[in-house]
Amino acid sequence: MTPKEIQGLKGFRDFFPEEFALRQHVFTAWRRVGARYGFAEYDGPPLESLDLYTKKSGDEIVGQLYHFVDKGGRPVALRPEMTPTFARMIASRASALPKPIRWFSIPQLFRYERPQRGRLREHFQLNMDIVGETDPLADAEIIAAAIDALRELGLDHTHIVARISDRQLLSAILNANEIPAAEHAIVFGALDKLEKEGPEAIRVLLQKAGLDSETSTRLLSLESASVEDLRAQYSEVEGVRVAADRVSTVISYLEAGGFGEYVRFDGSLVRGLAYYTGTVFEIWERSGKLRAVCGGGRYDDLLGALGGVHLPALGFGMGDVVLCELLKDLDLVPTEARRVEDYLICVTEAERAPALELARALRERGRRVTYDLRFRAVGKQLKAANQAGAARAIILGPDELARGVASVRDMTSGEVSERTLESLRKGDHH
RNA sequence: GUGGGCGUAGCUCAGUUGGCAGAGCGCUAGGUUGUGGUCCUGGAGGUCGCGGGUUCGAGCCCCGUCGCUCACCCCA
Repeated sequence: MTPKEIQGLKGFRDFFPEEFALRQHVFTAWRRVGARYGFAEYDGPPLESLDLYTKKSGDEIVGQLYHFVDKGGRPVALRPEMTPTFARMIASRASALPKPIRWFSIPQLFRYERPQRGRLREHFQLNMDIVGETDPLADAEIIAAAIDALRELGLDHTHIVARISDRQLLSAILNANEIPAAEHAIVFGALDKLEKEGPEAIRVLLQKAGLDSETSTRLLSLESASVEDLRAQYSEVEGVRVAADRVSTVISYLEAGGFGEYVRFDGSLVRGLAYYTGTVFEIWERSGKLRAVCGGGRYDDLLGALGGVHLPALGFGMGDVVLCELLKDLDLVPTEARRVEDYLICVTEAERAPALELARALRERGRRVTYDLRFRAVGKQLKAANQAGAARAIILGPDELARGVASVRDMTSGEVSERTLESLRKGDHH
């Protein structure tokens, strides 16, 4: 506010205790799910050689990198995504790691672009990946983990839905409609906007791309078509059959695993990143007001391109910004946990030494203990105890001390009882 | 990169035709010295984003600028 103050950078966040608590809430939920699916956590450096992103990765990212030349003259960049680092790490130990590799990470990622709702210049993202397995069960497993990462935070099938498709399915359908390969990217781009802008706007885009009205109608029907519809419609096209079989296998595994209400086939789904080779999916809040909360898919060629090891892989990224917006909208942010259990109060300064001794004993037992850092009237100390959210106040005065006891006030009920110092120290019958 | 909206206390915001800078919440200190929450009283805290212009006088009008925000582009 004051111009003399140095403000935080645009698009970067300060985490005040309240916000940090939410962040921790999300991270610990993600870690629980990662552990539950047998994934190991890893991390890499937030600063990487610029080459890692410019050489082989998708060109889209490069224009939005935070990059500079370091003091040694090396071009470096803050990581905009985790996959290149992941690929390098996998490649360096590829032959030593038992497959399939199941790893997850919660990196902070950086991108230089204009901030807006649900998108900043920095965010944290849960990345989960499986390497070394082509079976569709791996695809179902990674999608299930993504859904559970959200369920763990209180979201259920009434809030979210996973849209699932297959990159090759859409390619095969475009080929079957005799759309030249050069036009695919444009058509992908148009279909990507379908959810947001509605069929009429997309029809205009498709026809601008040179598609006739019949073909446009067929493509627009993808959004509502079932896998069976497509299999019937393109029964003579092998590419469609193979991809359709794969998608329905993935979905049937998810249904068997109890995720049926969370998943929906959506043939019009397109993921922006070009490196996906098979299953693609996105998880959306049902109303569609926010952007996707999670996206991922299979990228069987990417590790070869980036790291030189030819291993099939798949994974997803789930950002914290949109997710936290969603949790707030749905009132799923937990209230602050009790910070303090015991608040120690001295009636006179003479009780300080025994109070410190008691504090130490209680803290040794893992209790959260605090007290006034300067001597004040008992009323003030109780006020402070209340403000600190203490569960109980332990009052030490000359009278009690002479008898080896303390007055313990339950801050919720207001009830006061006497406890011996010995039992407080040991934590007996509480 | 393009276009809209908004900048007044830590937060949410009032501020009339241009005439002494405000409220609520929060913070803090008291309400006679061994018992919190409620209540009462006081206090701190603002170059009205910044710079220029118009005017006797600008939070208010004009110009510029910076910041925030939403959308587009693109994408996570």
